Amino acid sequence: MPKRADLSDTFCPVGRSAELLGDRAVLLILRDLFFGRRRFEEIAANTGLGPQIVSARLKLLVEQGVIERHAYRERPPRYEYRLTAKGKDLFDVLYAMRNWAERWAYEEGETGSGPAMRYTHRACGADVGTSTVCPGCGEPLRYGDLRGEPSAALKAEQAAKAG
Amino acid sequence: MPKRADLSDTFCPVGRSAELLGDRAVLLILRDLFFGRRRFEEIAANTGLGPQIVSARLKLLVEQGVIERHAYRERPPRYEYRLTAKGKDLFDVLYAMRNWAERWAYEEGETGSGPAMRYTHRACGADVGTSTVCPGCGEPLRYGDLRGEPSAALKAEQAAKAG
DNA sequence: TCTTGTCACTATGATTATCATAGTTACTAT
DNA sequence: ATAGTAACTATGATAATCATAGTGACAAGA
Repeated sequence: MPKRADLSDTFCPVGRSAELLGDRAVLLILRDLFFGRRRFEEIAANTGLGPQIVSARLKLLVEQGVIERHAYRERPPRYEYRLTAKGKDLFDVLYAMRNWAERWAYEEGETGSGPAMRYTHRACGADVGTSTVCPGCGEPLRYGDLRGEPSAALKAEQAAKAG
Repeated sequence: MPKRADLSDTFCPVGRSAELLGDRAVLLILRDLFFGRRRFEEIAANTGLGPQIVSARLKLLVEQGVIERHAYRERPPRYEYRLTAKGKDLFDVLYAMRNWAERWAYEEGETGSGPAMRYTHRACGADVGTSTVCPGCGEPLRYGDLRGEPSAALKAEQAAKAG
């Protein structure tokens, strides 16, 4: 295919976001970063992406200021990747994607009785379901406010990938 | 490249969403549908996508139950595309993308003085800024609650594309 | 009637991103 | 000396993408 279209100069904000987020690999890597995975091999294993794609996307995300590369050991040099403020602010997007999928992307009973991933509000303990505002205390939900508990099926899948 | 990886059977909800949304063309088409553009040529012109991609993605979105194809004229046969409930429920995702871009994806003053796209809450008239809950009345923002006004720059860009 | 125009697409060909797999570098540990 | 760990880079086959041109079915004007 020819070089993919450049959307970084459009004035439409959804277009600008799509330039970065309209890419499966980017979304999967961001998901992993939000889940606390910071290392190359860990991300590659869990996403199932090949190392050259992980490499290319991490480089892109660093360029875009969404993540930062930190040396966590000097010899031999080893690096990990952390979300910046700009990256953490993508929480709403990923959380909205999660909410939509929980509502529409599973067959009845596919994940057992509950959601694929259950979130509770740290502040008040309420199960937030798939809402953007806590049904318990009414607060808008933000990065860090939630505690996630994967369903048995999801837990098993992740364990299998971590090998 | 080999066939792109299939994420539709993962138990991770972000993965399932990424299967559909991790694609620039899909995001741009959805954006246009949310803006009220329903016709093939209109969408092709505004997104800048080639007709075969528009065609393929509209077919995919119909298959996924996100949009519906309606004949709006019999002879000659002409069709338009409308968001279903499942499609309209993607509003939060696109709106979160817009919010993030407004906060991070523009240079200082690039869009004039305000945002690239200004939204006001129909119910109370308040400018919602980039929040998920109306700063005027406190209500969570949902599909249909907002009135959008593009900046001069965005308006000009869209007019140029409509040609 | 002949030509032009509209609109929703389909067809073709060159280009390039993607995946799978294997290899590299630079160490540490046994 | 050999094996292991971790962060990558290199290679090659394949398929998705873009640009462009073309099609079919009709309407409207000259």
